[in-house]
Amino acid sequence: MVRSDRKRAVTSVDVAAAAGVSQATVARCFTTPEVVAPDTRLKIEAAADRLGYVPNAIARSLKSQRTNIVGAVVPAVGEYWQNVVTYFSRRLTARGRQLLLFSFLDQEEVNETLEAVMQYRLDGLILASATIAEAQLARMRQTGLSLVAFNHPDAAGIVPSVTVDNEAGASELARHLADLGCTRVLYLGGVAAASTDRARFRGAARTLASTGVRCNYMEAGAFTYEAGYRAAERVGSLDSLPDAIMVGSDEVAFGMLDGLRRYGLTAPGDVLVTGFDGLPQAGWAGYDLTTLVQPADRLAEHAVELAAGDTADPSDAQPPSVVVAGTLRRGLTTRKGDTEQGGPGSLPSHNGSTERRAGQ
Amino acid sequence: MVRSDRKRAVTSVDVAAAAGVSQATVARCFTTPEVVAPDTRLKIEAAADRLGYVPNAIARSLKSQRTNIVGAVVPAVGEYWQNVVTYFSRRLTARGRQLLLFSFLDQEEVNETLEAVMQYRLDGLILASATIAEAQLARMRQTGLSLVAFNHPDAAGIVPSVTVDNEAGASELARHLADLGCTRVLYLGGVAAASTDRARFRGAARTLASTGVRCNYMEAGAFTYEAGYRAAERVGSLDSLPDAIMVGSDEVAFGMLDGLRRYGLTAPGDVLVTGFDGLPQAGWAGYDLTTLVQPADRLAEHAVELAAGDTADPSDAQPPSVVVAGTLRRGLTTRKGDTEQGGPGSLPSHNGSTERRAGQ
DNA sequence: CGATCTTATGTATACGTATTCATCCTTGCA
DNA sequence: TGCAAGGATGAATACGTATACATAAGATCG
Repeated sequence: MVRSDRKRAVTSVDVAAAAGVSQATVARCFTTPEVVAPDTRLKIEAAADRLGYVPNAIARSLKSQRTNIVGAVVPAVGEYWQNVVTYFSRRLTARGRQLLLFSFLDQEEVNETLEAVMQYRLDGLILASATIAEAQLARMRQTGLSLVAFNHPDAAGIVPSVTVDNEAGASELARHLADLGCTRVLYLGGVAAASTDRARFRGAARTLASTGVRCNYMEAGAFTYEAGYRAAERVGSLDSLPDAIMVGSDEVAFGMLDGLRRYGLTAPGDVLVTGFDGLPQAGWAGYDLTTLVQPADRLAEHAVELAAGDTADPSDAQPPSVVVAGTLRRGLTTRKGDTEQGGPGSLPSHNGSTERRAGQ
Repeated sequence: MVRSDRKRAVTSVDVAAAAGVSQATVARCFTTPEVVAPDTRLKIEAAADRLGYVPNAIARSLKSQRTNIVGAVVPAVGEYWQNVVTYFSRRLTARGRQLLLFSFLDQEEVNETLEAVMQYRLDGLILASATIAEAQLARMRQTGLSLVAFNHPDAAGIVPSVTVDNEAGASELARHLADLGCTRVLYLGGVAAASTDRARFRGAARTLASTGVRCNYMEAGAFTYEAGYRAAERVGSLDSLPDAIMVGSDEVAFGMLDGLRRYGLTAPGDVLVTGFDGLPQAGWAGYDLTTLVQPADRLAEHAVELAAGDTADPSDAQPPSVVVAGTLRRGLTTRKGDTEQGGPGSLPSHNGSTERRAGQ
């Protein structure tokens, strides 16, 4: 048997030969079809089809200096980020772009990874919640790729940035609690060093202070369920329970709710609880959490626009900084009057929005 | 001011000139450093550093015919898939590969997307739960990229495949229920047309039948929380409640648990409930679901190995088909003896495994 | 000490496409 | 009829790198 295994790939030259035209015309036929004569186009398309020709995006990118690929550097864990990645992917696909994804566990991985990323000459790069050395940032901008900081308020001013209005969102939650008559509020942050965490606490403390309410800060140690669950122990052993616990993220809030139950404490009966992010699970009847919903799709759209938009002008003096407002979701966990969760007949959720979802 | 904005990118030729060597030696210095003399290497590295040289992976790929990029086509929604994507990313990064991600909502998008994907000459492609036309599959294999079907048992035999042992897993869950004395079991599938769904039901029904237990099938309509929540209505309006409900996926099971609560029904008091997948949330105290844990990291590792492994031999007569066994997680939802969920002092979870998690 | 082998480097080319420039043909208009 | 303008196509080149081949200089060995 002849070893014809390694059949050379079909190129535009082959198609040109088969169609009786030049390679240049074949190339035009796939990039700017309007400049090639209709009958010629048909001939070429027929030949391409017959030979099974697939344009080579690598070669195209090399020549045109555009890869049509946008990268995203995203934390490897956390429900919130998994959500956001999905939106990135969808938005980019809608624009005919591809998504190169990097998950990182530790910040140190980021810098290594970035070295590898830079070799791919991406059109844009979305940095989600990652701390990059400023020197490296500068180096990256020089290469002409458009950087976007996602959910990393600190980066605004240095790099184009997209983020939800953390401070205003926390403020809105705080006002909601104040309206319900809370006078002693505990803020449970994830990681105090995170800029989002600080912004949220700032918004909460400011608004509460303006109504004469004191707001203490406690750190969970991570933005995870487990951290919230463990933090509940510390809350449970406090001398006196606060009226409300504002938690810095939904996932931590879930852990807090479950953790509190170990001590026989439930929301909203014994203490009010709020979250932040607006994860899909916040709408699940099991939690039905009051939270600030981040418009994840809109945030992703903005990030993609900045990273892959055709208005690429990296020489902008003022890096555009997009801040989008979130919306308050009033759930069971701050509903005064109810005492016990999940009683028979208590109709939760029905959050109205009809979400399309695909099969597994 | 001089418009020196568009500074040409620095190439290996520039580095060669600066270091006083040929371009070929610079290239060798970055691909096979061991063949270049130590002092020469130092000169080159110094020059590259000084000029800020970054190798161009696009050009490299064009010449070497390897992109070092592996693609993954994954459903856009579902907690399970978001999890799996994270593992793909991590495993690939560990191997020095990049991940090109495609999320799809509808199966139709897949075929369009695939056209675009094929242009990028990926080294491998992981098809997660997507139904591809066989003709297209064949065309894709011809191009020399290694395809892997992930969690799509039907594809085994046609394409290298990686999947959890759905049938054995469901069987194990069924035996667990039988051991607890269940005699009337309802199986709530997601989408009856899905091959995973059928395999799981088959495993459950077979094992239950062998112990003389009848197992009815009900379809939720989607692998989503909402579908499970709505299915609970149908369960609640049954003439008589089954002893146990085997749900085809954790996410659907969460919806079922929350939905049942509307009717004052809880697990394990009124009915036992099991899931499938082993999502992180199954371990959360709020649900503490009995389920079959898919070894997602191991599955991802196998998929990556097949898609990006250096043992690329696409001419294999027998496409390797990896089936990995899951492990049973016994949660509160099948714990006989307990009547009410979340009572004070009931210590849930403690699932032992110490998971590392990063900050937000 | 010359012949052979090894090692390090330079030369030249190819990867597959986009694009500039030139060329040819068609058409419109005076 | 002649000439300019426009439209379609071909020829040639460049994108930045990897690699086969050739070559020069040491190293090894009889």
